[in-house]
Amino acid sequence: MSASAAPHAGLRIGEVAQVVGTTPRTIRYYEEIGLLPPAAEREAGRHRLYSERDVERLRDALRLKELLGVSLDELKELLEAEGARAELRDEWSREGVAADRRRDILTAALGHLDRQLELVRRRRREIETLERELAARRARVRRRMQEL
Amino acid sequence: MSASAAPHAGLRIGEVAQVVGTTPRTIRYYEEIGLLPPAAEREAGRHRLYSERDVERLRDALRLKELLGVSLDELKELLEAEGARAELRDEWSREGVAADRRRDILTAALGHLDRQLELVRRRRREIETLERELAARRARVRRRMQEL
DNA sequence: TTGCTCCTCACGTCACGTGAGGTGGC
DNA sequence: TTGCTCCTCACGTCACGTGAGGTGGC
Repeated sequence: MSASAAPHAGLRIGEVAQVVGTTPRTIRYYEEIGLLPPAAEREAGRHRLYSERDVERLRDALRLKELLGVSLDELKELLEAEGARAELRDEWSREGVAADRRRDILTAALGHLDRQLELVRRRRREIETLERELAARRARVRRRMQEL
Repeated sequence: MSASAAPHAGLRIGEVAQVVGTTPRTIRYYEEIGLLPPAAEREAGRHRLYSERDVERLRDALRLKELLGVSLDELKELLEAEGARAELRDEWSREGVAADRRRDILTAALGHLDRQLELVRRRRREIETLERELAARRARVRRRMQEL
């Protein structure tokens, strides 16, 4: 009888690609250009293995890229800020961090989130404008149908 | 003294590119692959000239492409439906169109608008979800700052 | 006539897609 | 051992960017 799901060694690239909705080629390409860290150590030619955290990071990255329509260079910058934020989070959770240092960490995190939020909000407003225009045209067509 | 702005012959490709926020190369490329109609007649080597209507169509096309993140093939399909709708509008405004024909025209227009609206709404919801997640993270960071 | 923008090739680039040929792990 | 997925080149493609060299209209 199998033990209750041993903490599995890691996901293979094909599985990762499927769950995040992309292709292995894309994941390898992102690693190649340094957008993603090189998935764990491995000897040349061996399979890449990914953790659940890797999957989450990739999913977030792809979502930002798709929804904001940024280039991989721009995406890289966004992710690097994200990485810096993760490091700060690690430092945060350690013991003996002075209060003013903690304030600095939070301030940096806030700045980063604000920048991302601004990009996202701008996009949302653009989409909303388009949606309103289409809805208005739809309403005009419907009105004409009533008038028949 | 110059007359009050004679109905100018047309806009050149550089002007068009600037007002819609793209490049001449992109406009020529779209014409080359048949995404846009070949801007008015002209002998080979002569300047392309665009009307205000051309500008509007291009602006709409670029906005759909950017905000929906579709490929040029997908965009082409959306625009062809748009073109069919324009033809129907022309037929609509002519005299002596039977009432049931008019109803068909409006029904087709409605279907086209509904398809576009569905794409746009899905995108808006995705963006809104991302925005809420980011806003929630921001709120947590702010709360921690208060607690210091 | 002088600038400026335009023109048409045509090669370069970004972000992958797609085999080719071969090795690795349930 | 048999499949399957994985691996690394490496060339192809999509959507343009970027000169090169030349012509056209205020």
